[in-house]
Amino acid sequence: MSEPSPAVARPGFPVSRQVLADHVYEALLEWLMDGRLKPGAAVSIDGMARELDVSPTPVREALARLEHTGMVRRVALKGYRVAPVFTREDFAELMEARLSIEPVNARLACARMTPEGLEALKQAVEDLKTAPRGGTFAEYRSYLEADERFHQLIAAQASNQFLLAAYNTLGGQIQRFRLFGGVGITDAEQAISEHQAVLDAMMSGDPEKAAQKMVDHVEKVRGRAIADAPEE
Amino acid sequence: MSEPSPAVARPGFPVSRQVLADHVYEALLEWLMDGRLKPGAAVSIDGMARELDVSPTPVREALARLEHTGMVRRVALKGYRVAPVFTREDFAELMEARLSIEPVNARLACARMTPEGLEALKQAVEDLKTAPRGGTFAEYRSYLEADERFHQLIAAQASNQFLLAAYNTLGGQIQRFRLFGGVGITDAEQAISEHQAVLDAMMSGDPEKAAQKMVDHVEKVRGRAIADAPEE
DNA sequence: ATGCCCCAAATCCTATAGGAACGCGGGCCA
DNA sequence: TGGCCCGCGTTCCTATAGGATTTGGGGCAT
Repeated sequence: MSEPSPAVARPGFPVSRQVLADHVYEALLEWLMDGRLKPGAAVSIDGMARELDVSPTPVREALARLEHTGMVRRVALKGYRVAPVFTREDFAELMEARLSIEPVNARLACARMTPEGLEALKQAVEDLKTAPRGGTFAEYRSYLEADERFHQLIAAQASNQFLLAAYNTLGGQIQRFRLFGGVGITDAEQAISEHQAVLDAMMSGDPEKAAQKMVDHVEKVRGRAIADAPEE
Repeated sequence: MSEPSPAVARPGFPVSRQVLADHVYEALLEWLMDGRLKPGAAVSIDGMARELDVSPTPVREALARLEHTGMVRRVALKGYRVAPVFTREDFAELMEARLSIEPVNARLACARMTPEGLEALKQAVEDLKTAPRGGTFAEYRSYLEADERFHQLIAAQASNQFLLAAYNTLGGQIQRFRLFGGVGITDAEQAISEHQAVLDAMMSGDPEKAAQKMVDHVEKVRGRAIADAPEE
């Protein structure tokens, strides 16, 4: 609004020309994750356009992509809304889906592990251990990112583009639940040791053991979340 | 181009106002399935807009959604292209993914089957048996639709929105492979009996048996496709 | 007081215009 | 004859404008 050329690409940047829609996508994703866009809230197209200081067209494209991830929902010709809060049933379904997919990924990833992949997994677990775990979002954000990265890496190491795509349809929801369903990080020590167990199984080269440890982890996550019982 | 109001909604239609982007999405999907848009071909945005007699904006939105299904790919700022033909490795990965997901769906669907769902499954198998199976696409199209519907119904009956979403990321690819990877319908009799076996297991109410029959089916599909060995 | 109607603001949706970059072919020069 | 440069067309990308519809509120009649 105030600046004369707000949407112009920064001249000094290397190659990331254009991609205005991509930037909008990233911004909306971050706002969704931050909680700045709360579940159930309306996401007006040109409202977001004004806020981000771009025209509605890139916003429309970004929302069309975002819709397919389940983060926002489109209501015919009434606009977009942020997906509602997870119910207890939603959570149960999500964990059931994770139990169906992630152990398979772990088994395959273990069998097809590369040195680079293993190194990245070690780094993710290390980041989990060293990440700050304060009470505000900004503080435990890196913890959540390391958590998500660990599972994402396993899915990638399974070397199956379709399983990776299938996992990614869950990944965003998992991340979203971590933010809105949970109450901060209350189980870091246990979660870290479970992740470590999965990693150990990976390093030992036993796919069945890796799968079993992953089952353990997801089931215990489910148990702890039900114990916390955030809301309904 | 020639008509004065080309994009106007047909006045007599019941309620399907707007949704121009949805129509574009359906049209592009159909063209992709028909083979009118061949793998590897470029999909120009305003080319499609001219062809469909709409403005580029709805085409852009439809392509953004389509990208997330894997049917088309976006190359930064070079436009969209139809996804390349399946390689043998792609096929192996797709079948591996199906083997990871579909038996789980079958097990859950069996346990949670509703009378309506069972009726729909019976109808799908019936459609499979009665569908024409000629050599042209138009002739075996209804056969393919019934096949896809059978698997889709099982995923839906599993009553897990996330597993359904995960399956749907595969469903389009499966359908696409049926068209471009195969050579018409050469295994109808065997495929029908395998589907019937899954259905029988569902009706008997034995989830483990249903899952096993689904494993059988997918593995045999894989075996027959490898035997056909379309190309590389 | 309550219900109905009309108007206005906001919103979605599509079309059109213009700016920038990439690819390609022809012409020019060594 | 071969290589280089330049101009043209195509395409993507964003902004702006206008038409159509829904939503909310105020005023009026009963």
